[in-house]
Amino acid sequence: MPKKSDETRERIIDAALRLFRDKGFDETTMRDVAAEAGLATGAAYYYFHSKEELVMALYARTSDEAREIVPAAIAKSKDLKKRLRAVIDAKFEQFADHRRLLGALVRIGMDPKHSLSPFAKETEAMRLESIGHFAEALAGTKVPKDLEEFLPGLFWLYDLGLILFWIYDESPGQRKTRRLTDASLDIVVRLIQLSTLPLMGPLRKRTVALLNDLLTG
Amino acid sequence: MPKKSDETRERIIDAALRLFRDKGFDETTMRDVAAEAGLATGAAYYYFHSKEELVMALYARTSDEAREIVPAAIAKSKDLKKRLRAVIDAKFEQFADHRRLLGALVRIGMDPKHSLSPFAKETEAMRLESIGHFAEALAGTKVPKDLEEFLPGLFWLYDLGLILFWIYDESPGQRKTRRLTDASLDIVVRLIQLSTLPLMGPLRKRTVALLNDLLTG
DNA sequence: CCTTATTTTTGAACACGTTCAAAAAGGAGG
DNA sequence: CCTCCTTTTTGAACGTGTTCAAAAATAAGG
Repeated sequence: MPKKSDETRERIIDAALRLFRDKGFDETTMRDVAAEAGLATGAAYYYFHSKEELVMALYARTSDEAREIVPAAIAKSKDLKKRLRAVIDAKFEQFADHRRLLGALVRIGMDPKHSLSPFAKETEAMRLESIGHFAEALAGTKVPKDLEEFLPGLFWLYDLGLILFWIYDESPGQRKTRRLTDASLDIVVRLIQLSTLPLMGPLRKRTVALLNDLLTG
Repeated sequence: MPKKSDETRERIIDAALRLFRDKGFDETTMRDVAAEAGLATGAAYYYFHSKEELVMALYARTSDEAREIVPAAIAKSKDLKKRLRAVIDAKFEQFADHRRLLGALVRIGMDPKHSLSPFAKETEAMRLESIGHFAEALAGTKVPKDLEEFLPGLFWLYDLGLILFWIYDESPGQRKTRRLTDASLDIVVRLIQLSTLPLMGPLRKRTVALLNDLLTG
């Protein structure tokens, strides 16, 4: 029994994403979106509080999709780098059709107070799920105990950085992002391996202390 | 011979910064700014192309100021960490009164195509000057040859990250940012020292290769 | 069915960034 | 002082995100 209102909601999202993709976010007006969905201007605001929230609807959709796709992709390999790569690539592929659109989220996305920020309370569920994917990719890898609890979150942050780079990467086929991902992931994985060496002890301790400090208070 | 129009320009900037500081960026309208400067609404647009450009005017002012302040602050010590800290602290102090205001720049600041982005062609002069300050702080420090040319730019990026954190840091007196700066700078400096070890050779080579790759093509 | 409460839809109105044609002010040359 | 040109100022108008009171559609109870 799909409620009528849910249908309308979906119709608005579809209309919006279609227009955003074809004309761009800034060039699409809320009047356009409502008209495309066969509604009056104000109707869209009954379902979404803002224009950006329509972009967040896309984000939420991909989050649902990821729940199915990502675990399977991770399980294909036992190699850490490949497992992490699977998580990262899944996101890229999901957003591929809407790369530029995400720029609209970036505009507000830095402010943790804003409800649509990736750091906001309101987006915590999606955030934890993404972090969980990285935790799953890391499962079974030998890692210094004290660093262990922070790694999934750090990888999530790292992925966020890659996506940010990607959004503004205008090289053909975004091949710069591909190269950045390849090389940086290699470096990061090596760093983790090196971090077990006694020589790295002090550095690791300081890093862990900093993370603890920032996250607790 | 201060031209009349230059005076008006300054009057508008002063009015804007005063209002931005007292009421906030979003809460201040261009009509407010023009009125405060004793002008009609449209006049401000004769001098500035957008509301954000007024914030950039602040940025430009501090950039001029930094040219005087920073070199002196650096020269006070021969210790790398202290020298870097001087550059970083100078920026924090300069922006102290307008911390929240910079959030307005962040909203557009990620898009390298946008003329007000820290990565844009239009802001290259200011960017190179900031990078130069870090180069000066690094002068005289023993550093792996292949890494040398990239370090100033990397520190500039690192500083940008600290400032981003600071903008949204609502802890009392922004003490979290203080702690992040202390600890992360310590870590970074240690990393640079460690990077000379033979063990770190491969890691360093890969990092340098990545940077070369991204910057050239 | 009719009445009443709830959900959904409407379209006008508002605020604000921005644009622009026209007016005013300023300046240079005579 | 007048003329012509440039710089500056004006304020109305436009577009767009958003709000809101009122209307319409829907649901619930009798």
